[in-house]
Amino acid sequence: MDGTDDSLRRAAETAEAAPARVKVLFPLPLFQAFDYIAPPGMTLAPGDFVIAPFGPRDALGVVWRGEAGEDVDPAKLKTIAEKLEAPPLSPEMIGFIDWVAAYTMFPLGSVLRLSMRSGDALRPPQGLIGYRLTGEKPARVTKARQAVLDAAKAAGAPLTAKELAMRAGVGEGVVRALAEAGALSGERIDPDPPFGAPDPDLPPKPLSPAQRRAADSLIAMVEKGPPGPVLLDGVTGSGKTEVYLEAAAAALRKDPTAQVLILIPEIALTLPFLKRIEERFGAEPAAWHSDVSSAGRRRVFRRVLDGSARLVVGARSALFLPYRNLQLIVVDEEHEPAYKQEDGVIYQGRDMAVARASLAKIPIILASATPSLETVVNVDQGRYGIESLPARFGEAKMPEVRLVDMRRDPPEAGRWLSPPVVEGVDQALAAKGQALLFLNRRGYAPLTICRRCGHRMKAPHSDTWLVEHRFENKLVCHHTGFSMPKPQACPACNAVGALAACGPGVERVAEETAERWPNARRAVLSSDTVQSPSEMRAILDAMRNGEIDILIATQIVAKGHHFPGLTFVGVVDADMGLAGGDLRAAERTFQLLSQVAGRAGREAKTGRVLLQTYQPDAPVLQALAGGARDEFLAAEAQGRLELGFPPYGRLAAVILRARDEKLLRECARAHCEAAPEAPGVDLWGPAPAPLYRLRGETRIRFLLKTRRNVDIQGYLAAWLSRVKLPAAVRRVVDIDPYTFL
DNA sequence: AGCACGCCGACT
DNA sequence: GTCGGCGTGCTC
Repeated sequence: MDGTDDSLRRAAETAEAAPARVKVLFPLPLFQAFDYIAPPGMTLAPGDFVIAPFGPRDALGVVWRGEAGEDVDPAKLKTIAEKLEAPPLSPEMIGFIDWVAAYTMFPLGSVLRLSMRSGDALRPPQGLIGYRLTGEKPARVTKARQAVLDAAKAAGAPLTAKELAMRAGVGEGVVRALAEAGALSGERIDPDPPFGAPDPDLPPKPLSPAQRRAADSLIAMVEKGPPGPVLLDGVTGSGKTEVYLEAAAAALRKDPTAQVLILIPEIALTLPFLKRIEERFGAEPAAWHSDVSSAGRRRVFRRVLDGSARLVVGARSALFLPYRNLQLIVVDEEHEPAYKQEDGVIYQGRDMAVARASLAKIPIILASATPSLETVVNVDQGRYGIESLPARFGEAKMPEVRLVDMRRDPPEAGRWLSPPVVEGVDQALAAKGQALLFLNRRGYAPLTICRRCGHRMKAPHSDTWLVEHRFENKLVCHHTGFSMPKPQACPACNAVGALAACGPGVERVAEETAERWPNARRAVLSSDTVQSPSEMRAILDAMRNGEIDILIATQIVAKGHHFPGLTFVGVVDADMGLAGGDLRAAERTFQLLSQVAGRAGREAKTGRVLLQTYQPDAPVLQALAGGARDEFLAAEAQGRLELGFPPYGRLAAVILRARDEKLLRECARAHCEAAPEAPGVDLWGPAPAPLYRLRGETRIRFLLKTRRNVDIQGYLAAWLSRVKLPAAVRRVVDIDPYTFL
């Protein structure tokens, strides 16, 4: 053997001896991935799921990209324990998680955790046994046994004893007895059956010419590749869903492994909605929302990861499922504030979806009847495309919207419905139509005040008012969940019987309605008066079927429902939401009222809407009454431009919270002193955060406004790194905050 | 997020 | 004297 061979062999040995290092990220609130040694013979690539020793225990993590550097003491390095069989996270997914962490400034591991909610899903239970026919005839065939044999034959695939017994309508014992007799054989089955493949070539519902045009244009976008996000803009009832389902069909048809995601706010994700999608594609979509059981979540997670779930319909967190080959995203009701996640990792689901589509270079469709100002501005500036569905499908017409000036037409003392609204209800009832009275305020009265000393009833350790709930005779805090029986005497001055209910809540309007229309069939719909989703559905069904004459409701009625007999809507307090310093208050009021107005007259009958207001000159109400959406948005946009607010500038909030108020104040002062001066950056605060005291903690907030071209994350990183944060103070950053009050 | 380590109150 | 409360800090 010559020296060259020897040195080659030595080099090979050295290479073998120098163990490969990889980075592993854990789904824990940690900002970085950790370095590990890959054991000999184990090949690891970014995205692989691994088990690794972490501190005193073993943890599930993901091999992350990036070189394991020299900065970690080699003596500390541990060895990866195991590589799981599951398919890896896609490079696209890893890039998206990195991007979201950088944008939101939350720990990378926390963002990974959004994608690993069903972490145990990677190791499904192994013990599940399914039964199939052996073809052997059992010695005795009873009626029950025959039913099981028939069910097994009909099923084709092996089923668990429980499922088989249920389908045959017998006990599980019959199944086991047949297995013992040799007529059925047991085998291990996967507990997570795959989702049926959606068939894009089933015939869609008939489309109107306007729908056809919009659908063809979206299909062309899906086939050619994306020019950028597209807004699908159509009034309530114009048939947006059918249009974007055609785009989904095109994406599924184009690539046999393509996955499509339809995001929709939780409350709009109803069974009928899922049924519509199932009818279009002949297969149940993978549904992802808070009501899905943990077994259901595991099934969706695994089938999205292995690529077999090709059509996913879900609430905002479905954006973080581990797609193999995501090819189209639809964000329905894109204007909904429900897309903003407010606890844990704070993010705007719609914005993250747009970012993801851009990173992955896939098309995205934003659908809405009342698009957000951000989206409208993006369309105006040419960054987003637009498809419009101007007409309502069929014969239904937009309702007539009028304002009631409460200064000129006030209700009687102690009443909340003005004469024009009372008349509107009377007319609707006389014409055998239905009426909706809308008030976005739960409970009986939003404020309880002592007539003698002026004391306002507040929740303990909190600044929130207690709302009277007369049905339960309780005072309730809607933020902390605190509740107490309504006291007889004022806790401040001990005056008996002096506590007075101020302002209307939905229960108080219900009381007035009962007095005015005692013979009408009435129902109240608010999250307090219905105990379960099924109860809510029962009320909505009764309304739809014309079994209710007057429905008194909060915003839970405002979206996604169709009441063919509804001809009159009275909005009790259209000013709500206009007061206060909330940037989006006017916009939200417009959207909410447009949705409510859209309830009336969706069929051939024309609806009437009356908005009770004390500020009939407010642009938002003027625009609503005139149906002038574009004018309203233009005025709002101008106002935001002048103030440098989004979408013309950037906003971020920094919230500090602690139990120790003094420590918190000191910490806030330290933040103030550490804030660097920079051009185009305004820093406001410290101010009491929304819900200053919550669950025994005090909260302080800074608000940062920068010009659009400023790297707001960069500024925040520089600023916050200069403050030593005491362990007892928690700090979160909220990029693009929505709540200001 | 876990989990250990550490420093102060009421118990066998 | 110890058992155990949860504040603080670390995990390759």
